[in-house]
Amino acid sequence: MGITVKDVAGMAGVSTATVSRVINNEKGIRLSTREKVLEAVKVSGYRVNTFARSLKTNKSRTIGLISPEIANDFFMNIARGVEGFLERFGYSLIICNTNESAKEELRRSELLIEKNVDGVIIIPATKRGTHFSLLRDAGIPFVFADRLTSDYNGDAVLVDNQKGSFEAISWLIEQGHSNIAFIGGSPELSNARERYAGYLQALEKYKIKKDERLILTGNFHVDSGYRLMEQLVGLNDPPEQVFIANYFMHVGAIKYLISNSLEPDVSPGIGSFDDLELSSILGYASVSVAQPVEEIGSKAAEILLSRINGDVSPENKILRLHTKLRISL
Amino acid sequence: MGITVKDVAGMAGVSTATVSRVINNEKGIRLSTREKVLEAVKVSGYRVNTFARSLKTNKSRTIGLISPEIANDFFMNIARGVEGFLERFGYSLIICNTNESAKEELRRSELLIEKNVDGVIIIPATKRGTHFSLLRDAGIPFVFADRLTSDYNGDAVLVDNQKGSFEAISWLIEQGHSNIAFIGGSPELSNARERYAGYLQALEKYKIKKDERLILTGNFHVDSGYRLMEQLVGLNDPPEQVFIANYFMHVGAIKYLISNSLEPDVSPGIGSFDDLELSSILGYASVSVAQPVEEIGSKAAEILLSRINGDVSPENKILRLHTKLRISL
DNA sequence: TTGAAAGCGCTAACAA
DNA sequence: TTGTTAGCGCTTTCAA
Repeated sequence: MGITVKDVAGMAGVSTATVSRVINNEKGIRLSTREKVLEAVKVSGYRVNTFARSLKTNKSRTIGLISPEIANDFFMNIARGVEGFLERFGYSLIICNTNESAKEELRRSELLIEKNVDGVIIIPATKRGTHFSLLRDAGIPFVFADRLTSDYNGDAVLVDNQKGSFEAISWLIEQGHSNIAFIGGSPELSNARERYAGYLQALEKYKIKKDERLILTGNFHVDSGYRLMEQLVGLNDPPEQVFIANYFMHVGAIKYLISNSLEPDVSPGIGSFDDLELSSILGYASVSVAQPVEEIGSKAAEILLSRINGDVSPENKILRLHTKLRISL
Repeated sequence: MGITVKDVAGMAGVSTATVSRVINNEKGIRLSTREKVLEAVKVSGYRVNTFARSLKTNKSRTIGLISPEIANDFFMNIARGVEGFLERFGYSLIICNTNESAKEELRRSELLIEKNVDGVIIIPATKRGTHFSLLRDAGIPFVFADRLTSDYNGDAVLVDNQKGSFEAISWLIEQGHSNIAFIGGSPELSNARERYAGYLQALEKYKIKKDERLILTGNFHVDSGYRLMEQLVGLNDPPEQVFIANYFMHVGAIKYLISNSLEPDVSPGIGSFDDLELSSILGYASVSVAQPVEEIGSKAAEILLSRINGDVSPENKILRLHTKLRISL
């Protein structure tokens, strides 16, 4: 705490302006001068004061991540992608946990504005997103990841949810199943809706008429998966196969099956969005839709960075990443 | 972008100093004045410029978290505790992923210093910690969480690892088992060492002599648990029980057992550090040691905050949180 | 290619 | 109880 450009300038026998230029790698400086300054920087152990720099430049080289939950592998793999990408550019990542609450999303947005982040990546918790206009008004660019809000749009990086579940369901049908249930998340969430749409699309393509009793909707959590699987198994004529639209629901479903000693030979077979290895090892899951999770983050970061660096093209950049079908035999 | 204390002062007909006082909730201001200012703040939509504030105060109200991995439930539950605690005080959290590399720990420390964080919480990746002297030299307080480095000390929040595994092993012994294997992590990590010490302590107390063939050391990852369980089961006389010292190793071990159709009646029973619900549902695990994970984070944050707020007592504050024994029947 | 100097928006010492 | 004012350390015109 203490060495400033002034000190360095004094040591190198130049002006503070020159020191600043050298530090920021500007060109148009005599090599010998640059070396003198660099030497002084080294000797003195000088470090820029980012507060002062930011006060001038109005850039913090910090970006925010708003996530519905931070103790969650899926979201944090996105975060990993973001961090890995940004770190190379000297950016750091402020992570905010909203506990799936729109109110918290608002609070955290305010916090991030106050912190002068240069941009924000948002994994929205609900379909509402108007409160993010706060960021827009503050001139802070943001990119949605994984999901869209339905009342607000902007740049986004998503996976092709509909195609993913369409492919999985189609595969199940081609294996000879026609009795396929669907355990999905809240239609509040765009990805939940899209995965459901893929299910319907496959049924339609193969002329299978949908059976409302086999279509269950909960939320993307373990408990919900547990209960819905219970409900499904409790039917008079349980389905041959169930497609579970989310990792945590899948965990819950398996938990139910095991707790109730429903071995794979008597339980419905399972297809799923996201891969739950234990499920296929145990013999329940036969097909899953794998998402490029980290890439969601890194691509979102890339788009965000382009916005930060002045890309003002008005149309929304929406990137749909491809999923991969995984068959376990 | 634009409204400053000066603008607000103008609107309210007071000086910038007064505005500053009101904003910072200082006392000794006439109520009517305060109201005038607050009104002007509201009307104008003023927001403090944290860059300017920080330049003056030298405080960023930001703290860093250095974690070996960010897509990891355990570490992120710690982060959750940290974020939840700090957020109430207007602090935000910069998260850094070191990929379990000491070199990255150094780089991230530098980044955080540059960002002028007020403090850092560190989950160290290895036993080496001398590179954190960088933080100390920069006058930035830090607190270790979950683990200690062995060549460097400081404030820390840990769980009572030794006591935890001691209790679990003791319980197994009291159930009549004397043939208990141990699958543990690298002695690089303090928590791995302590958990092993608890194992030994229990054997000693019950006068069971240790069998080197039953003591296997790997690292705290899924693959390692898989391989070590394989190794154990491959012995001529496999043990009745195995104590697995970490969640991910437990996952790997179960994966091995299931893949190889070793049902609970033929496989060793399992005790573990951390709870893997599926394992007890499947009938493998009978006892586990539960850690107060989020509390590790919140307590670490609390200590850090006290340091930031000027607590300079020289002795290291080391907090050991209690684990809980969980029996599954 | 370099230097002088203004000023980013805020806080805090000092004065009133 | 409030105001005046001097910086915090940096970047960036403008001039040389």
